Amino acid sequence: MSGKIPAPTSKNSAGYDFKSIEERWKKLWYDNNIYKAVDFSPKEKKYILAEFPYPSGRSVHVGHMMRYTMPDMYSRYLRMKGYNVLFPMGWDAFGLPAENFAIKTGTPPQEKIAELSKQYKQAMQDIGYGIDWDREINSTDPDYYKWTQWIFLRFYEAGLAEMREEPVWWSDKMKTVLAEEEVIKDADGNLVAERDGSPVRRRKLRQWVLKITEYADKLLEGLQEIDFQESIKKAQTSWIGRSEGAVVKFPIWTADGEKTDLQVETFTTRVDTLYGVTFLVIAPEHEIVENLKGLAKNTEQLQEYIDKVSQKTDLERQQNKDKTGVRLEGVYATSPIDETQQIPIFLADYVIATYGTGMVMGVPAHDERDYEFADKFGLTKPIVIVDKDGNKLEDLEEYGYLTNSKDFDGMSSEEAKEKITKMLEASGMGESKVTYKLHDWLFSRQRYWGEPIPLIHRQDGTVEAVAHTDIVDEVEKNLPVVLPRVDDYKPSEDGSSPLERATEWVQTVDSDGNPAKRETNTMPNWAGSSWYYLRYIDPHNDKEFADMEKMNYWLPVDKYFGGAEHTTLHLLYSRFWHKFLYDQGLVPTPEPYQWRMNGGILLGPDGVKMSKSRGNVVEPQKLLEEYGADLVRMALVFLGPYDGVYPYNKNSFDSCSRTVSRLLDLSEKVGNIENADDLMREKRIIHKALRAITNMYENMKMNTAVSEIMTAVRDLREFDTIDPEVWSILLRMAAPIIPFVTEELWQKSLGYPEWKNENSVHLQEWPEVDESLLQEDTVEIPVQVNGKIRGKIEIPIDADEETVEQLAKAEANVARYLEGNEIRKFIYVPGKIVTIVV
RNA sequence: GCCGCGGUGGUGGAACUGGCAGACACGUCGGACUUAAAAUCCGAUGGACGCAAGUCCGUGAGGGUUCAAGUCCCUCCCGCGGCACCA
Repeated sequence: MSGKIPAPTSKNSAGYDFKSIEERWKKLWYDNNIYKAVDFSPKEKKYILAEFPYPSGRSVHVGHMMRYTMPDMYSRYLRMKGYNVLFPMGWDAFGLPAENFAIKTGTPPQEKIAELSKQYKQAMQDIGYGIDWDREINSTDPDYYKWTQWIFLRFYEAGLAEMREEPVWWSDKMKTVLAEEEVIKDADGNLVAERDGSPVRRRKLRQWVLKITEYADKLLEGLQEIDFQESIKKAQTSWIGRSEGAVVKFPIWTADGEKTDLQVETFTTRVDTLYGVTFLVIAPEHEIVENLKGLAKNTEQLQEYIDKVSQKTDLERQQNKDKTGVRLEGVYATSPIDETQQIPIFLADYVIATYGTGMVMGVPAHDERDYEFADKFGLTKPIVIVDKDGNKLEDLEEYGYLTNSKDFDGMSSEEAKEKITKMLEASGMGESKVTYKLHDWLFSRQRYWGEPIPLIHRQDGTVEAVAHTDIVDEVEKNLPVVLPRVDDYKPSEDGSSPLERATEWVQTVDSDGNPAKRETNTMPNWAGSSWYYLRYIDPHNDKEFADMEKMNYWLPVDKYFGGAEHTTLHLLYSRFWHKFLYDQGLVPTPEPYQWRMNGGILLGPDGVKMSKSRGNVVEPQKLLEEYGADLVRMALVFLGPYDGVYPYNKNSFDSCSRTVSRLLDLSEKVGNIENADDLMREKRIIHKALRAITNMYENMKMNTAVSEIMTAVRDLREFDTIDPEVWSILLRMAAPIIPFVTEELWQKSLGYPEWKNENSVHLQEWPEVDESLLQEDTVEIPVQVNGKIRGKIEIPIDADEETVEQLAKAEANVARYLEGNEIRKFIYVPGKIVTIVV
């Protein structure tokens, strides 16, 4: 070969022409839609869902492949297992990348998305995903977002969508508002937008919110019914942040001893510590401060503090947790249970305006923060909770028994909570209450590329829906509210939407025929993805978002795969939408997803997160070019478990190449075996592998499934002839992982007949394990003496304990350790192990 | 600080309900084929001692339960993810 230039070839490292093989079968599979999901099939259904991608960039990246390949293999397995499988795909295409591209180039996002989604679909077909493309959806298609808008109107009609003027997170770079969940802390601790890392600040704007807080309890309770990873349940639970407590009101008095109408309304989870209150704290941003600061004698000083706090960045506030505050001089409060007791009031920024009531009762002896504050301001710290012997508690926030609490002395914290709350309720000075950390969902964006919010602003300042969702004619006529084409996609400096400039579109008429203006804000990126799994069920329905009978058949989603970053965003939002729709009688199940697993991350070859700037990005297109789809699929899942975080490693490709190449060698040897012994051994090999691999597919452990294939192929190599039935099992069990090569070999074994769907290896029945072949007559088990393995014995599989004991004692090395000792205990775990204690 | 997940050979990772730790690979070493190399094939490969049979040690550290612990319990260390002055 020296000196010769090799002829151009599309052979890969496994030595076969993958391109022609892949082209041939790909075309037949998708032209004939062999992966069709059949509505109402008598077969049992399985709905396998992987989060639909946002088509940005040129094509799928390796992260997508990590996310979709395993679920594809799993659904292929289920299909062969005899299930009616729905494994759909679509495009979550509203949002910033297409819009930014539009701003830069003037290309309408509609066109860009059409182009990109085509490329993505092509790439997914190239990789060989078993998707029913008749159910492809696109969240930016008006036929799709018509129903996103329709559902929004349901929320609106139910009073769960509301317009509010409120301080919101704003990104100057993106010129849009962001939901609480979309703001994160970067490496330096600065608050930034999750999407692009741009800095954010608070700004007051008129915004639409969806009242997800009204579903807080339902979202929490629902978690108990579904199989999500524990980490996901915990994350959602702490995000919702439910805490039970009580509101306690403290009347406010002026310096002259006059009682005002104002009250410091605190929220506490420790109402049992009420007798330990020595001060009250109000968040400086709280609106009541406007009314209060005038009453105090130190108005100026208070204002100074308020100003200082408002200038503090959130970063400073988080980093510097030293307690600061100012007392409202002259003003004081009294205890709701004892008006003779005067309590000072402070403004302090350790209290958060947006949580609870924005005011707290300071109980320095039993709350760490209050303790620090009291320390700083020289306040007393009366102990009101002690242990049952009346001693001081080690942990100051622990529960115990009351002391210094008048009638309640000696009562347990739990009991006192109840009794004190009752007493407060009786006097109208308090009540039990539940609060949440969860905020309502900020649902409007000042951007072009999103679903228009289907509302109209009337001349009188009121708002109306473009259609009543229960009147079919209105819905038909008025939905969707289609995004108008505009010339300029740039957001406006003043925080209004670019749609504001589409004046013709904005002008409309209300239901009375009077001129009105359309709402120009659009929905956030999360809207379309909050219900897309419903649309896959009935993607072409133009009368409803999905047919109830079909939903009844397919729901809930059996397995849902996606990214960990969606735990408190998409996964919570869509559960909220679903629960709302359920309450409206529009979907048949209380939860959308029965089971969820978050995917891991593939790091660069250097073990660091892939990034363009680091130059450690693995390009799937290049991998496909070099190795072909089968090897890429196999090698990627062989790297490690689905939810793991590990580096890309070329080794995996080398070993998978070798295995596929050996598989091809085996295919040359298929024929009838004369030697009955060999046949039996082959059968044993394949059924043992089959049993293992079935279990691994079942548990979605594709990395070990690959190793089973490797082992089976290796073990079969020693035979000159491979039995056709053994071969058939091998191909079928490898088919979900390497669909192209196995199809090629399967069709070859059939003599390449004319294509028929039912001849595809992917629609064959999953082979049954023949357990009788795997029954061994004897088994080798270890013998322990005092916990250490001292020998191994061969025993008949059904040997009784006595026989085993004889054999064990007879083993030479074991005997050495038994010599001169009395056997105190003999344990035989059948078929597993023998333990002797001396 | 709180919550969750994890820590296993030189490396990626296996190990179902406690029952032979290190499957399957990569790498390394040795061998076969070759003029040579690549590819391919065969063998060895946790550490220590030993010619060997075998012995001792070994799943982040320390304790415990058990005939038996990577797996269960307690304390601690480290890494990753989430939350964080949330009353």
